[in-house]
Amino acid sequence: MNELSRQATLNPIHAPHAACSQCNLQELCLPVGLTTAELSTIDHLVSERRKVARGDALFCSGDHFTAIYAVKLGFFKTEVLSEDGRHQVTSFYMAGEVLGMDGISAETHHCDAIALEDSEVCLIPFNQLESVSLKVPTLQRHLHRVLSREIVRDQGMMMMLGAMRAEERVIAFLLNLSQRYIARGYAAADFNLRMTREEIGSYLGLKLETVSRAFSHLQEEGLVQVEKKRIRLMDTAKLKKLLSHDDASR
Amino acid sequence: MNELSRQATLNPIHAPHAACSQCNLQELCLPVGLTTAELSTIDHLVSERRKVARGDALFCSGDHFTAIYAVKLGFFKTEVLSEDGRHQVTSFYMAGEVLGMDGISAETHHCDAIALEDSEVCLIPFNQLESVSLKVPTLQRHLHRVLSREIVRDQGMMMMLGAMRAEERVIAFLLNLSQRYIARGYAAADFNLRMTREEIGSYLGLKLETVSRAFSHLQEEGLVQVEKKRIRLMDTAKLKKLLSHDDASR
DNA sequence: AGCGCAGATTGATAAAAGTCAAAAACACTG
DNA sequence: CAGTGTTTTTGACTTTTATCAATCTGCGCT
Repeated sequence: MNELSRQATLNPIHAPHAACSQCNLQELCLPVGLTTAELSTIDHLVSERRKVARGDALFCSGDHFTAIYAVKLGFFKTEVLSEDGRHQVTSFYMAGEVLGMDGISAETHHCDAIALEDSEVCLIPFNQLESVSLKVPTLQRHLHRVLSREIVRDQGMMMMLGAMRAEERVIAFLLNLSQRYIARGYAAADFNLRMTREEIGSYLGLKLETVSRAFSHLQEEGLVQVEKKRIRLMDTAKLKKLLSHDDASR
Repeated sequence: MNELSRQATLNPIHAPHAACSQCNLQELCLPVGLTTAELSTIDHLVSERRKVARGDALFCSGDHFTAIYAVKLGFFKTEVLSEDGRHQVTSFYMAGEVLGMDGISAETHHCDAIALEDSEVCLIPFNQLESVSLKVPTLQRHLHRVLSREIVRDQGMMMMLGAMRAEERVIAFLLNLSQRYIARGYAAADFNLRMTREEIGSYLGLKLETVSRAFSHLQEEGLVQVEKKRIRLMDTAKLKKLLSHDDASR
């Protein structure tokens, strides 16, 4: 499938170096809620931006871990692969989200991060982040929160994979995307998917056909409009209800 | 099911206060690989031990987060519950493992932690841990590793839930337990399960009957001996092979 | 000791999702 | 702008797992 994805050719962007203190993603990204003074400390930390072309890898499983990355622009997926050929999409990341934290534990990445569209990330060298954290307690705390948020998120995901049926997973996926678009100030109910049905399926533990059928069915019910990658949620309330009180048996 | 589980009646153990520097779980727990000097700093940090009786909760979803916990003795499960009745076991923790880190992000726990046998934990107040981390960079680094390890672990779990069939999940579960017992110096291939079939099923995204059938089938194949809660792995190599190169389709 | 009950096993059957296949829609390339 | 390969949809059929139900086991309790 994606075996073409070569390592991103290094593309540092030197010129404007848009500082964290100027960035409109501030309140979604690592430096949530720092004071102006603290922010300027971070400006030195986030030294480099990097472009990643669609299909290219930001990092690969086995790569030595040196930095975490804040998505400035674009869209990523991460996938893990076990010794055998099996692989699974574990997350999608959009602008303002931070990825690469799986690498901290063993100083080696445990998944591949692939750009699903031409993207740009801010590179945060982890050693430096740790040393600055020692001097800026607020930053340390934020780092811990970001790490913990990832844990909570993964647990929600496990819940979904273990306890929901196919159509529910698809609904949960769409509502989650919608939520995240809202946080970025985009339309809540009308967006374009950046990933294929196969990638959605992999993420949700389903086959692409099952995802497709779920979309078709939700459309028949008038709950969403699906037109290839364009998704419109027609009745968010009802969708939420389908999620929350469906038979609760499993 | 477990609605009986009341909050653990607080049971601080004041008397001997076995220090981290004396603890035989050191190299499994938070302070992995600290120097003697650093260890003694931590001895002050881990101020309190607490007993949790079988069936009691160490913490509950919604509880205010104040500390993370190192299991000194015993066995825990954590489970998340969504708004509707659905709940799912997200992890099991044995001696030397650290739990509660889900609470950092929002200063509120997102799951229940229930003791599966009479247990004892070391309580590590998180505020203090953070301040000491500011002074002991090695500790900061370890904390980050522990957090990241949890992320990696969860991703492996997502992989399992999304990409493996029932019997494979059960095999992976048993091999994982075995691994962890080895790390603690116990017999690799002969152990007692601390949880019910239902809890295993919940963890693996399966029904208890399916777990039971998987056990029976593996026994027929001569790969494991199952006698209620007693498990003996008869052919670890073959079990591993079943995991690794099974059809790899999904 | 005997009772009651939670936990486990097993079987028969139903439901959900996967597999295989074909065709349509689309996107990218030369 | 034609042509090729990828992505999506849909249908028919199979496999896997859940569901329902009956029975068995062993443990804790009085």
